[in-house]
Amino acid sequence: MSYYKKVLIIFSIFVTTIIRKSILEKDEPKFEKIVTTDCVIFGFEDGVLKVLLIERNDHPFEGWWALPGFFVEEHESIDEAAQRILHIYTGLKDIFLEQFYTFGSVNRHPQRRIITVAYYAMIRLKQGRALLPSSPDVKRAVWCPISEVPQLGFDHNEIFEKSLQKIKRRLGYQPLAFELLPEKFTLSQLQTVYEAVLNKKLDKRNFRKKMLNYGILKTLNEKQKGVSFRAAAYYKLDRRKFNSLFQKELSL
Amino acid sequence: MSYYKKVLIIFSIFVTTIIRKSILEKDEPKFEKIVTTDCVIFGFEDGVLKVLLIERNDHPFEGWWALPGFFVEEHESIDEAAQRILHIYTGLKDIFLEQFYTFGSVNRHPQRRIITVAYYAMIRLKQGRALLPSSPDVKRAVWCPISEVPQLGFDHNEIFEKSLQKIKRRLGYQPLAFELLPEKFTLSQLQTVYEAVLNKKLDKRNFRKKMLNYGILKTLNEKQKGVSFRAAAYYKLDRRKFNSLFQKELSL
DNA sequence: ACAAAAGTGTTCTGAATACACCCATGG
DNA sequence: CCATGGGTGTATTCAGAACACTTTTGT
Repeated sequence: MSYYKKVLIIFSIFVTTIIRKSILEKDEPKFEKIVTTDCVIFGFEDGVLKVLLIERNDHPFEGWWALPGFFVEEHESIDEAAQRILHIYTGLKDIFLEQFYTFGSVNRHPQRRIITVAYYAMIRLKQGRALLPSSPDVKRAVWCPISEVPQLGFDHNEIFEKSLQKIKRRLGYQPLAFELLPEKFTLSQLQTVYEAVLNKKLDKRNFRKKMLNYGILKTLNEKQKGVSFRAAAYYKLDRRKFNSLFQKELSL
Repeated sequence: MSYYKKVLIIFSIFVTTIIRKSILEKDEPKFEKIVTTDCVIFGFEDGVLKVLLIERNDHPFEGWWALPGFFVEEHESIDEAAQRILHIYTGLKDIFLEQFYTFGSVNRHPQRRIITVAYYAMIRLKQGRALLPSSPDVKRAVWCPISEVPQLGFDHNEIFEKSLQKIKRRLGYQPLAFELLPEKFTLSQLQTVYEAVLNKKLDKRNFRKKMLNYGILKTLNEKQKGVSFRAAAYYKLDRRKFNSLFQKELSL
């Protein structure tokens, strides 16, 4: 048998394998790199509601600000992917996180068709905790006051606006502001959160009346210290009562 | 040059092309067949709220009942895909349609990873309009009373339940029941829709007071005919006033 | 006349709003 | 003693809930 003939036979086998594989791959679409989740992560600091933004270090939109997001991997649910993103950027786990909308315009991503499932999250900001981007795609991450959000990459401004609308409405029928505060907090702090989210002043007496009437706050025998005015009482959330009142609705 | 050598050279070119193509394809994920939309289509008939179900004619879940749904194509937005599904099954266009949740558990589809963006829709049922499945995947389509929904394929029972919760809540702050009724309707019909969605009896006087107070109904100088009891007045929705009152909220 | 649904008002309660002054603390 | 935010009560308004009888129409 000639040398070329042998090579040809081996080659044929190789080619057949490749063709078979390419046909199989056509029949079996790959999930990877089609769906992302983007997270609008809210935090509360210095009396201002802030959102976590990242500066992109990769195409497309290199150098632009954007919401943190990654591809959903094949082995994880979308919720898990969102929790993963939160962990990467904040180091926190088991965070308050809710899916609120899926964005799927044809041209929302400049390179190819990608749809994104958007979540909002609320976390307790620890003073001094640095936000270190644990991803090479990212130059840095910052907490940006919601009134100062710049132009963002992709359709992320639209996503951010929609998340704001959603939490505003949500706050109307369900007190979820506790997620932004430390374990113990004063009623004034709570009110400041509400005012930051709703973007309007509230009446102190009415606010306190309403909150205390829910019956979901426990008064602590502890007061502020070191303030140059009357010390405020600390409260904490009574999770049991909160759940029995509102948990059913969380799924709605 | 030998025959085998010539063939080998041609073969080499062929192989190189295939390999290059397969590498390119790896770099460029295909959007197709990864994302579906499922629609919970509500209709109102004989005083009962109904949902459109299809009997599947294809694997997986052949012979099972399910919600109508298809893959999102690369060239269309998710909203457009949902409108397309509605058109296929009902022959209607520009329908009231809202995205409400995206379901993405890893194993929700038995064969491979598929996520689905779920919508609910409300349509006016025309008496006698046949629902002809325009798709070979489907044996038949029926309007099923929401209290008699059987076990469905995939996670469609979960999707259906969530859609019900959503429209119940929505009805609380926004009258969207008109979408289910004909152009002109009586207040009793409207009340029946509310009772069907909320699954509870409402007080007639309070209901009428509330609806008329919205100021979004126009009284018509026309009454029911051929009924063996006092004829009811017909009303129609004042779209202009409805929009100015509620349209802003639709996007929330 | 009767069956069947249309149409109509008042009362009560609870929640949201508006509004102004004294209290406690640190400097 | 003063600056600063903490803490408190009452009156009003509005929406939602409860509740029963008369009217109209076809048979």
